[in-house]
Amino acid sequence: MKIATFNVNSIRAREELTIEWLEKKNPIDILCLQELKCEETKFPKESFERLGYKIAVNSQKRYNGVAICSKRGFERVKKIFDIPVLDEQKRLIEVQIGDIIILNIYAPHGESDENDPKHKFKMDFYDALKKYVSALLHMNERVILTGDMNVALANIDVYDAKVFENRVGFLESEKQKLRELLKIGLFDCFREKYPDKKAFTWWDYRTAAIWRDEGMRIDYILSSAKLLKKCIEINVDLWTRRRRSPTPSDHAPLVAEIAD
DNA sequence: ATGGTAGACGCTCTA
Repeated sequence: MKIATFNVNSIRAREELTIEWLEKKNPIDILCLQELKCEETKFPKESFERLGYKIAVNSQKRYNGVAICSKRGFERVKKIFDIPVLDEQKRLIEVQIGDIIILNIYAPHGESDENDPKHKFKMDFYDALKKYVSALLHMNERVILTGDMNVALANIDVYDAKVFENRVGFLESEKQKLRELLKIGLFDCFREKYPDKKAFTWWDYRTAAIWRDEGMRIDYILSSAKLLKKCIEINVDLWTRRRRSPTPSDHAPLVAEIAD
């Protein structure tokens, strides 16, 4: 089973590119999308349905928005988590596919200024997420958490640790929150598989950073211990990113193969 | 010198 996570930076702007990518690749069974930037009703469902996907969307106008597209169907779609900081914006969606729980997340971006309310929102979001996922892991042995976590964990996860010092996504407080999430029983599949490999999932548009590979690894496929053992391969796919036309997202998809 | 691009929306915010 192939599972991918992709921050598309507007599904409407990236519909053509995403569909072309899906057609070109060996079948992606489960595609987790973030930053749809459109209302639920405006998600181009038909294009994905034509490729055999069933779609679950939790989204809002202009900002945020997540979706899960599955060739294997799904049940138990969850969009409301009854935790105010997680429900305030459309950043989470969960489904069950067979005996696996998939939780797809677009974590808040935050700000480099730790006094900014957006930083607090990010910290609170992570605290609430840890609490929720902790309970989820107690009830299920097979959990996959995918998405844009907006945090790079270590020096190897940014092109230059000096450059990223005190920058959003690389603050000590942010790394701490993501590490805490991993401590409750989630594993960073990419880093577990490739302890020394440098591979990024996001490059700044503004500096055309993709052409110098000056990026950050902020998108993840995290799994419970049981599923980590079944992770056969995991890699960043640059096909949608290293191009000028059609305009790419600032992120690239991360794709994992999990043994059935 | 506090830049630069991209997207949605509508005269600006978010990333």
